[in-house]
Amino acid sequence: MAVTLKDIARECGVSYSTVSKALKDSPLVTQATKRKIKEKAEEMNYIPNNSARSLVSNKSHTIGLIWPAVDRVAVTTLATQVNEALKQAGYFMAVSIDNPITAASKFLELRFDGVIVFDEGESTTLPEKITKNIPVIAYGVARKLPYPIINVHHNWAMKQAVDLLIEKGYQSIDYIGELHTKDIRQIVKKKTIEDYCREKQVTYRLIDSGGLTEMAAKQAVKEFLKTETLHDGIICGSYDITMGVLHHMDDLELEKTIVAYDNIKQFKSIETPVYSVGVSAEQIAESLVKHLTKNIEAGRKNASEVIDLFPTLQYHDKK
Amino acid sequence: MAVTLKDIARECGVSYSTVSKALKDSPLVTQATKRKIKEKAEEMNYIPNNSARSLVSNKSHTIGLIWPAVDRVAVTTLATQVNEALKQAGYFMAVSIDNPITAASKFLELRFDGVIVFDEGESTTLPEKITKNIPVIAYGVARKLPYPIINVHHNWAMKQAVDLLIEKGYQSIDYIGELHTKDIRQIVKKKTIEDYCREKQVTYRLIDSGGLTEMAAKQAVKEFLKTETLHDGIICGSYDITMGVLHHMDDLELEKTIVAYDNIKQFKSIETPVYSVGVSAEQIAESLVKHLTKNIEAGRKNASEVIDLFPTLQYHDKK
DNA sequence: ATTCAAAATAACAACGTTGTTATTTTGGGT
DNA sequence: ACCCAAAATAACAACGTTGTTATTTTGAAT
Repeated sequence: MAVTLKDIARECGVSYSTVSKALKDSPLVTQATKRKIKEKAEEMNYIPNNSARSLVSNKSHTIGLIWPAVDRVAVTTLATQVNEALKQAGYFMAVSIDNPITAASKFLELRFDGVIVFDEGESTTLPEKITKNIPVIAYGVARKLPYPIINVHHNWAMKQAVDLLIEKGYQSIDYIGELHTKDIRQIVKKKTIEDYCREKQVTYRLIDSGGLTEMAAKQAVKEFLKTETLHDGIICGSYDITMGVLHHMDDLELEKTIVAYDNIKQFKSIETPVYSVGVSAEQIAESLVKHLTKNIEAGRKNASEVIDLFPTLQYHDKK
Repeated sequence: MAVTLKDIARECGVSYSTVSKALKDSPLVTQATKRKIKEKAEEMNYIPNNSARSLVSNKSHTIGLIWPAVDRVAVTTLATQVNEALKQAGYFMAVSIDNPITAASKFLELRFDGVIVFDEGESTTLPEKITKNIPVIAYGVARKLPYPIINVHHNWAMKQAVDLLIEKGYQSIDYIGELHTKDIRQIVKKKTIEDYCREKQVTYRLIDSGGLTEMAAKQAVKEFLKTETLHDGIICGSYDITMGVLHHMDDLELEKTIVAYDNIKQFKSIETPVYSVGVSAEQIAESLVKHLTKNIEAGRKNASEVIDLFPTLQYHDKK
């Protein structure tokens, strides 16, 4: 059905190997015939057959992204950035929202060049049977895996936040974040606050935002304020939580300092001045793609490795 | 590098064509050898090469989903349902969040069996150059395209809502939804309310929710209530808007009737009794997959066609 | 005009499958 | 023991490419 090299060859009165060379601009073909062939190919709407190419070259120029929890809004931006970074590196990104083993197996059958996993913990671990056969890189929270994982150092981020508040002279800190969750990122943040504040001998309180949405945080803070009052040094677990908290702040309360975890451009448009610590989606994407493509090109086997990404502290003030 | 049929054949001392047949349970191979071959294949961790298969069979058993606006949370559930429905039908779903033309072109090169497009209007139209070569189906709002599109009949849904309120005896209706937007779904809903209320000689007001989120709606209604009061017959543009509106309702206000657009399971857990009109993601997914696979199997050319899905009205009362 | 190297093009094998055709093996009937 | 059909297996062509090798064409030097 589809147009092949042979069809073009017949039309142009040349051999199909010449067409193959012409279309990839080989110096072995004369300019004149190249032009003729390219024109004909365009005219006939030739679409290269990746299966055939892949069969001989062992390359598909396609990377599979395993993203079983599409609904996690937080990583949507990351997915977009990864797509861009991969395109830049000459790869096409195909996403599967299926369960990780099914997805990876199919990627293997399709002979994709590599796999990126949005790691959600145990349930997303890929078996060695698979990872022995294709370069893999994960994005998640540091843990031992038979392939590399990119880890945003939440621990370090929270320490930065605490240090900043201490430096500013606050002796009591309020952490507002999701406390009851299985999401390991949230657990790490909470745990770090506890441990580090104790270490630095700063008093702290953990306030449950009851979720990661603006609505939930707003509601939670409202309840909290009924009986108590917030300290002046505040750490928020995420951008959305920050927004929820800000609903209860008057412009007057300028003596308060808010440090939020995250690194997204939305901070730029907040009216109230805030600090943020986090790694941007762009940096994460770049790191993922860099490491993966490096391994693909080197034909190197997957190896256990945790690659830490260190958050940067920023101050946002619209004035 | 990877294990091939020939490797297995060598190990088993048979020809590779026998291995091929054995692995697909052909009756042409004796039970004993089949077992031996299958065991060996398992042991050697054989992974079929889809490129080779696709080359000879012209089938990849893979469908591409073009989903350029991943962040649109509303369709996330739909994507999950489509994935399930496709799996049921024997296909693997690969998503691209790239721009539609790039995505479709690559799907074509990869020789996928079909394409589903989450249609967002003009910007997502695929050119005939592409659609002549692969079965396509879109999901979006009714419009003329060179391939079929599944349309949820928002128009009909809103009429149902208005009719219900009229039947209940209300003479004035408030519609709370996104009024200033380019999202054609929202525009259709608003327009229908206007036209149909006028036709039925019912007075109505359009209240701008200022967005599709719960927060926005809550805020908007709060503003509105400062100067005016809501009528007893209320139509909400979506589930989230409904949630925003409900924040301002006391359990006392039982004489009010709310009809919300949408069809998602979350309605089941709302405390206040509400009506909903909408088509469930499951139904949409089923319809998309049914039409697409039908066309794939029939080897039929894409044709311009609008397939309407009619919303169902439901009453939700936790008691 | 003839020769010969260089340039251009053609031919071919290979990639890993599938499905068809050809060959070998098996064992029941004599 | 021998023949023959049926059953089992092997061989092979084809799918659409790429890269290597073989052949033809070109045109400059004689």
